[in-house]
Amino acid sequence: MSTLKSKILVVATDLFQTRGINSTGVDTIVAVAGTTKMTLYKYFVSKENLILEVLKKGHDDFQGWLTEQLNTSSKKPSEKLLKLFEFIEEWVTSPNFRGMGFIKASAEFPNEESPVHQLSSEQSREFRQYIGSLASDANIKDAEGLALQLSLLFEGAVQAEQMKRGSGAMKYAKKASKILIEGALAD
Amino acid sequence: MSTLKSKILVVATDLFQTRGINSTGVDTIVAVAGTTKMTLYKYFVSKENLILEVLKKGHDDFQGWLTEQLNTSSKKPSEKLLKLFEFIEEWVTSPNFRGMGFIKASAEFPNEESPVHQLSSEQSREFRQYIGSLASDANIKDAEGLALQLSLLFEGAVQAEQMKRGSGAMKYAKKASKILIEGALAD
DNA sequence: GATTATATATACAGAATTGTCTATTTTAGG
DNA sequence: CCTAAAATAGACAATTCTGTATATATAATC
Repeated sequence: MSTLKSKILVVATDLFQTRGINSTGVDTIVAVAGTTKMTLYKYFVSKENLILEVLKKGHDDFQGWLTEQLNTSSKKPSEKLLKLFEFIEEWVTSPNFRGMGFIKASAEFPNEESPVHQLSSEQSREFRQYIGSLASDANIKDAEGLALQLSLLFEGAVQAEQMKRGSGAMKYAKKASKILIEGALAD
Repeated sequence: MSTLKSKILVVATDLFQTRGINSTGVDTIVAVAGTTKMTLYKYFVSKENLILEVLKKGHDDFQGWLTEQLNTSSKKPSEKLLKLFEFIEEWVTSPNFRGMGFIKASAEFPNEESPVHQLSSEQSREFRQYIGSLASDANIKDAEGLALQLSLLFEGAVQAEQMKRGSGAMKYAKKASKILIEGALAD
């Protein structure tokens, strides 16, 4: 991938998160990225296309990072599950955390027919499915139910942290996840 | 309050939720409300002012409704707490549910200095405090902690339902809340 | 060094945005 | 009925938005 394209993606990701997607014009993006609109429209056919690529990259980066952390941390499925929120906390409390792309995007594009909304919705589902596979590997009976509960905690905590940095929400989300996971393991 | 002002508030609430705040122009609002811009700007000094009033009304309506439901349903604090998510589910799954104002608003106005963001943040805090007072009345030791956990579940479930109607998230949020509340009561 | 792809600079069309101004019409109250 | 307030109609300024066109400059490649 061209370094300019990559630069535009990085800058757009940051601006979308800190100023909002609809409030960020392509003029601002190219100015901060140190390039021009002609170049942006060479790599992205439209602003919507740029938004979609930003979302994809953000999600892939996060999923890739999380999967690797969990895989290297433990082999035992139930332990992976219990460590899930440890890593999520690390991610959320890191200084360069700016929020979860698909959560904000779905709020800015509420129309279910919008491609941006659809991608957000799909990413949310993918994340839940990943947790579900962890729960399934740990032989939890209602793996999908637990996955949904944990993803609610996750999305709620991210939402809380987006609303107020340093809210400490993750600490309690972690505790809650432990209670829910241990309960499900005992079933 | 003038019926026209009220009508504008109702229409704006709906449009903001279904199309997004920044994507909804005042022209659209007045057209749907069947009035004119002059009238809108007579009652609201600016679009931002309208957004703030929409948020206030939405929050007051919800809080008022929830408080009344809980007060008439039960006198015992611990039972109130346990019924909390029953009513929230009722609210979320009602056909005219369009999402929680402050959740979407905080996503569209991520800048912490924005008045809209600040109001959203405050409303989120108020809601959590209300749950905290219920937990406190039920003699729960770490009432604030439980309140935070329950509000995470709440915000996560609303987020999930905003992303995909009929997700069934509330059903599992309710189960999770029961586990967390009973655990906290036993402490 | 000449050629070719890549990026820049800049202007601009066309639409949409918020907010205002003036003039007219409708509605209510005495 | 007549007056005063409330609402409408519609144009319009000023800005901002996405996306494009054209011409110039910078790199890299043969």
